[in-house]
Amino acid sequence: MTKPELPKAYDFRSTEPRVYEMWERGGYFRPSNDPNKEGFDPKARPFVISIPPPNVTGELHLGHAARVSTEDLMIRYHRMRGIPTLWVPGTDHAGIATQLMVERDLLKTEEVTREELGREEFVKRTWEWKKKYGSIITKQIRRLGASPDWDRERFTLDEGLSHAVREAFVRLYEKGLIYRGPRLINWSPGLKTAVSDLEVEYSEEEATLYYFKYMLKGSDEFIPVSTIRPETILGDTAVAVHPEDERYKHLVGRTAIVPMLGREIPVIADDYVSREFGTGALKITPGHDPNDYDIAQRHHLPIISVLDEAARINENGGAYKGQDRFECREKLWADMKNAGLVIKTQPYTTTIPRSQRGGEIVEPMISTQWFVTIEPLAKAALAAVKDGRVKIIPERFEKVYFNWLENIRDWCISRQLWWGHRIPMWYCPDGHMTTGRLDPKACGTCGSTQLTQDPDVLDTWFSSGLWPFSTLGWPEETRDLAYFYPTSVMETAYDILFFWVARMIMFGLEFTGEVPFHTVYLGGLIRDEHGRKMSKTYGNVIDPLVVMDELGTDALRFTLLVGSSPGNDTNLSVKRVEANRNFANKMWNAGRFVISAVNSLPPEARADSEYTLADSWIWARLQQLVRDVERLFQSYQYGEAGRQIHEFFWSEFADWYVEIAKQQMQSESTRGQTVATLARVLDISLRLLHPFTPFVTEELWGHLRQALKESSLSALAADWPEALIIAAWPEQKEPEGWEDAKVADFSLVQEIVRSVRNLRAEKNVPPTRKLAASMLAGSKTTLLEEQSNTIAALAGLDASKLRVDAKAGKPSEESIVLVVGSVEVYLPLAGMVDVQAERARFSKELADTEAQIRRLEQLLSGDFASKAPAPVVEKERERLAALKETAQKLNAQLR
RNA sequence: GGGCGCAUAGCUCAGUUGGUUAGAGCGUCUCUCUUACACAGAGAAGGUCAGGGGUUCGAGUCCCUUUGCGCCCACCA
Repeated sequence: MTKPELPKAYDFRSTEPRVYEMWERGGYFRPSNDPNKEGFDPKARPFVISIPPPNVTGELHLGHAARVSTEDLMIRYHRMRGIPTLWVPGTDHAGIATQLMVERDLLKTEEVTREELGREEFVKRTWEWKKKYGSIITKQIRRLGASPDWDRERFTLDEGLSHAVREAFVRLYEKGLIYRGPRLINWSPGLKTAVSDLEVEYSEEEATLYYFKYMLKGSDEFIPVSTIRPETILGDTAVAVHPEDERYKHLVGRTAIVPMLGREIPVIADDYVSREFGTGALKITPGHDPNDYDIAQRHHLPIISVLDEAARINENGGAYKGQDRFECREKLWADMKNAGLVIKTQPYTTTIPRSQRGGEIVEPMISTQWFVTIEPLAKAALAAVKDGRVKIIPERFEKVYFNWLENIRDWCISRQLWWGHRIPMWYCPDGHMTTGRLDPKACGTCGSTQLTQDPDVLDTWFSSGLWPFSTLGWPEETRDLAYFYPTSVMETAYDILFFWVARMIMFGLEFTGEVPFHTVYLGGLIRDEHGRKMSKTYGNVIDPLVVMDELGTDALRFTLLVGSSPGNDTNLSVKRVEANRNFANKMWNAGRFVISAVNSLPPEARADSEYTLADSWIWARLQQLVRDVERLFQSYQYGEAGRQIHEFFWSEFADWYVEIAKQQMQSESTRGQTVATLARVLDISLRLLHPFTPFVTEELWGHLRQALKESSLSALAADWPEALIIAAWPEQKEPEGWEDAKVADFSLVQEIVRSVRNLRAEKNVPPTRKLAASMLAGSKTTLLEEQSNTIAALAGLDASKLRVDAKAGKPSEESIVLVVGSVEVYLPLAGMVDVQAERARFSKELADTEAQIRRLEQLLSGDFASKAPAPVVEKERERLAALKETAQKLNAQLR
């Protein structure tokens, strides 16, 4: 029977889509225990992740790829462990981002602004946009090999989630935790909306500090004052000095004159003012500065707003009305200069608040907005982490979380946008407010039917905050909610700890009475190979789609998952992805070798012989690996786990065991057992690797399974399911007694092989030249006799001329001698022996060995022997004994 | 002004209950197209684990400190 040959190089391009389709068709992404289906077992605890929903109109970037890879790894691992697993996918409507994108497109294609289009039409167009482009991101997530339950995909603006948002708002409002009122908020003049504190970013910038005179009424006296924003002078309602300041103390209570406007304002005393800074006097602009606002509250000062929604001067700015804030800054300053009010200007570095989205300078402004009273929510969220109901990994972020929640301020949730959840509040002509779970028909206070809904929408994060439970059906008491909530792990990047994670915990506790997840796993950011942030202006952006096209998804995933640790940023270079593409190819070829070994097995072959040394060794190593991987997974150290599997597969299985297997397969007596071992080790390796590199492992495993089923070793695959994605995770087995001895014996074989190879390289002996050799092996004689074929094959020796003796003299001919532990290897290399060089080599080795002996003897004679644990001491004693033996052999050679 | 992280081979990074000879990938040098793989194999060079101090029989790992980078939070005009 001829079997189709597998291609020499792993063809990820054809494999990935085919395998993904197979998974989806097989329904493997759906939870194995579904509360909506027959046979549901409510006692089987599920493992649940809600995906951090990407922007519905977004394009996949490496951040997504890192998140999705990590989550998929967790999901696949738990699924393989037989745990009912649910990963809820979905997208976020991303208010500002999406609205801006559609606005930009409308302007470009139709030369129309959203205002010209009108609200209703604009929202309609945005929905059309969403329908057209909204599936791009989810398709890209599929390309990453993600295995969420697509049947449960949600969108933050879909009907169910809108229902949840409405419920949440109404509940908070009824509880008195949502209020509306004029407050000083951060205003984005470019976007013409309020933004929350979190959406403001501060950057160190060069600015100018303007010094000027605040003239006092009815005199030539003045108070010198400085400001960074002269245009806010127009809104000043006081000049403040420190109450103890001798320079100005006597002026408190006098009246100052606002430059150019002539408005009269008081001079007040407040100890907020720092005597040391600037002139020691402070202008108070409560309408455009948070500190001044607080001072104004204390002193009952009027609040004057001088800017309109586009940050132009409004009617309170007198002659400057209509000017842009920066234009006014110049003009006003020029006018003040002419009026003799200017003292000086000086360059000044300060932190400038900018809009996270638009980048323009944000203005503090008085504006009527909706707020969430955050303190009670924050307290509960704080407690949940403090008492361990929610665990944050890495732990250090708990401190950051505490610090933020302890100093949190009310959350401004209204946005002057059109794309989002409209605030469910209606006003009658008399200004009464009415809300409800259903749209009200009449005013709840006066019965008026002339209701208009609040034009604002809610902050996008308001709906994202409900994500872990709204996606499961909340506020309805669905079966999904009952079974899958609270979720297990929230996996996301640390940069949205406040934006999202903290708010989910607050909302989860408030609305469901439970934490939304037990564990928060915070990953790092992806940077370029030198640790720089990726940005289009630098031109250092790596597009994950391009990387997947060129090197394969598994290579990208393995790179993102291995070589970094939780909470730390990852520097990604294409070089590393290439190396991992090579690893996928390594798996492919090692797998191909095993599969062809299975395929060419004669029908009568049985795996009934004793394990050889190499068989035992690879098993011992594999069992050790399984245990280590399990331990590492339990502590979220996926990167280290991946590294160890990589090392095992490549450096031990492929480099050593496969090579030895080639020898063992030549003897009919060991052939069956060797092929069986190859197949079983490959099987377990593929299972361990599957969460990291799902495609190549699934593909190979399918071929392996097929081959085994058709071979005389079909029993090995008897209980394998139809796909690796649902195959059982390898179990840890307790170490068996023989392992250590076998591993040590095998190490000796490796050492001998390495020494010979080393010598061959040094002496430039061509690989084709098989050398004769004899080994003086002492107590290792039996072992080495058994291993002589293996050693010969791996070291390039002539097996028929390889002698192993317990004790014998040197061979008569001229030889090179290698001392490997207690074994001497003689290689007759007539004509190539340089007596001087050989002696030098021995001398050096002897010196090294003796140095180690001295060090160990010193160690063992000190407190170490009595204070260190017995096994550690024993190990060193054994090493010392071995070293002494080696030294003795070397000495003999030098005589 | 607070808080946190990082500093290990030329480059990018692993190294989590402290165990004595510190690893990987890439890069460099030598050899080899050996019937799984040249996206490979074999071999080699390369590190006072930022500096200092301490705890310990033993420190890359724990504690203190200095220096240099990075990040987060914060209302000084």
